[in-house]
Amino acid sequence: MTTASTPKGERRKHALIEAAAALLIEGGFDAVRHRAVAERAELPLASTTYYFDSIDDLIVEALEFHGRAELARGRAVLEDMDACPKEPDALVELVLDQLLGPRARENDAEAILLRYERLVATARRPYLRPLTLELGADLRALLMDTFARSNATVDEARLEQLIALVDGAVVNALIEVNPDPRAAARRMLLDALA
Amino acid sequence: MTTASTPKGERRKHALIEAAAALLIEGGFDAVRHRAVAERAELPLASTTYYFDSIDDLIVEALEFHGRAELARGRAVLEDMDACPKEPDALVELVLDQLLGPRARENDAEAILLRYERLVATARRPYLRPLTLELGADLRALLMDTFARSNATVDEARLEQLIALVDGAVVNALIEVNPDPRAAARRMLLDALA
Amino acid sequence: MTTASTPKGERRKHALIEAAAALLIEGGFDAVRHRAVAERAELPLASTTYYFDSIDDLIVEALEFHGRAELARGRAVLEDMDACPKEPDALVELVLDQLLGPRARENDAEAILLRYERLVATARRPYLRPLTLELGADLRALLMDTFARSNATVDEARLEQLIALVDGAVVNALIEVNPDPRAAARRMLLDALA
Amino acid sequence: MTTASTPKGERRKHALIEAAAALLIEGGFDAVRHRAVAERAELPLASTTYYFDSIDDLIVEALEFHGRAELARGRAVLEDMDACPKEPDALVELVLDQLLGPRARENDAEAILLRYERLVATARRPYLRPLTLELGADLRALLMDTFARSNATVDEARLEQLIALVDGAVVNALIEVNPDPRAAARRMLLDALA
DNA sequence: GATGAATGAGACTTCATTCAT
DNA sequence: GATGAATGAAGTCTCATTCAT
Repeated sequence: MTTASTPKGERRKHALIEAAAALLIEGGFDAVRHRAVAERAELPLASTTYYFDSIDDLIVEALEFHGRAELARGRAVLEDMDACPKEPDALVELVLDQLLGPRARENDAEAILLRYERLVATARRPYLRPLTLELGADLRALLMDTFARSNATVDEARLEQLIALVDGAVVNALIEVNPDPRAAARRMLLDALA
Repeated sequence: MTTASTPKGERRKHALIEAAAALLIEGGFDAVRHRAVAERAELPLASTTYYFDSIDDLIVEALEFHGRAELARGRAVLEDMDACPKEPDALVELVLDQLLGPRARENDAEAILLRYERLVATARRPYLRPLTLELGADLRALLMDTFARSNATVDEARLEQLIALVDGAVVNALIEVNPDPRAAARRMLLDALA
Repeated sequence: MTTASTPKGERRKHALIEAAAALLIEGGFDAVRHRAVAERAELPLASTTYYFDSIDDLIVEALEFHGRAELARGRAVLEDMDACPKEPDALVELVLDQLLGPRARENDAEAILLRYERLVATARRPYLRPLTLELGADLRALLMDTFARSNATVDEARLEQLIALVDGAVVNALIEVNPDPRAAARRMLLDALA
Repeated sequence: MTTASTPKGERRKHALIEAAAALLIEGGFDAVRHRAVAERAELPLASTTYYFDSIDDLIVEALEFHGRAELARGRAVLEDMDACPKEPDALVELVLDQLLGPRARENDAEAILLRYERLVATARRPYLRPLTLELGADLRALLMDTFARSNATVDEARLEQLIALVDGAVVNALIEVNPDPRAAARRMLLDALA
């Protein structure tokens, strides 16, 4: 293992992960290069190969960091509520927060994109599968919890349907000139939950 | 000019496009390199820059070739039918043929993947947008035709919903160990059309 | 010989030469490429190798065309005059017209540059020597004529001195941000002829 | 960082600069290629891009190295003298040493050429301007010093005149079959200083 | 005579990774 | 433990020139 165990090592490794995640959001997988990550983290170039076995390893960790952070944000939105919304409109916004990230509220297509790039990339990169499956499971658990608290009757099949609706809407919205994937997904969900 | 005009030139250019499309299917965007395309087409390396202004130009043409071929195959399936299916089961298979390609019948995840890679890639590569929008419009027209012939009442909003359902199901199925995206999409469609 | 002898051939060859000369002025030696010349002349790419043995051959002919045209312009200025200037100021302008080209009057550094690029390039390219020597001799003859008509006593050595003064001034002026080589040369000449 | 900081790194970087300078002298700007420089320095090809941001950057550094070395040689000639020459003949040789380099004594046109190639090249390559202006200023300072020590009364305008005389003579001498630019410049200077 | 087609050679540059210190 | 230095492999692209038609 080349993994650091000192507090300082942990801190630097994390700085690299955050830098990689930022690059991932801004430029996709192709933007994650040793040099770019090191420069963004203001750390030496070689630190990127010192703390990570390969560039793919770094990408995986950055994706995990980003994915868990999004999940945490989604969960936080839920926990911060006094009572769970019972009317469709508010429930839909909550579910969108959890599926696309609360940051997607201000129509930030970039913030949404990475989830779909990860999903599609996993098809060709088996080493992404464990992470993508786990994040998917966690997301589903969160959504189930959300629906339960909102007194909405949603079983697993229904959940998959709602997720498919959102993901399909987003993937098709992403190609527009001024994409508003959240609006597209909202329409689908409102219709389905009506 | 870098465009071929003689029959032989056309043939060579097309050989390069086919080679690039094959690489696209097998290895995604990253697999399309001048060298790889030329070797696969058994043509000189420089022919790739002679017939195409840039590697991105070649990718676009390969994507267009693949997309139109898929569309043609989907349309062919429709035209080859004596009568359009009226029962949901058969109609669903037909729609899946058109959305995922008839080749996807034998659970060939690779053949399905490229459509989603193209969709997601378009978000970061504006030069793909015209093609992706056009292929999307053609696909929608084909599906509308199909539903009409099957006496199914499907307006535009409903069509978008069905497409989202399929695309979302596929994108989420693609990450499994033994992915069967067509089965996942089938389930969604059957449920929705029931 | 691949030289054309038909009128049409002559015309096309000349169009290529003019195109090459224009590129030479605009971008220097490096700007003269087969493709660039052909496109500028609106002629087929292969016509550049058909009418010229090599790119260097084309450059030589373009330089000759440009050099002779400049000389002709310089001579024309002289011939167009009713009487030759006797006062230094006007004489200097006339000499500058002949050494730098009348077009250099409006401080067009680009129009002046090519003469010096040719001079310096000749040091490394022996095939340019005959042309450069010949153009130099013609220029000197023209200047001698000019001084004679102006009743200025200028022998060969004195002429070389005046030419050196101008060329040296220009070469050193060319590197400024807003070069005004003609002004620099004018100063030198006025001083020397005073 | 692409800049070397260790002694060994400095040494390698310098070896590349020297190799590039040698190529510059032997073959001009066009001779400076990554491959040629690396081979001449007996270093790996990639070292040329490791130590320099671009080939132009390498050219600039090589020109600077060469220009400063010439200046240093010119200054050394001055400092090595017991007393500064008072008679024109010796003074002219000294000035020629400083303008053309002492190596130009043995009629080595190649050693002189680069200064004029740099001057003329600067007209089309703005990134050379800072260097060319600086070397020009240093050269003028050195010449002023030289004239002062020789008790010759030379103000700025007069200095420019003498420089122009030399540079113009050289540029016109360079095109001869057996060029002797130093002799041509000498004649001009002797005449002017007489 | 003309030219569209074609290509070998080589240019510049990027990058993941290795390794000595 | 850390990292500056280094490089082999490979990428994209340009271009003068050849040649079959």
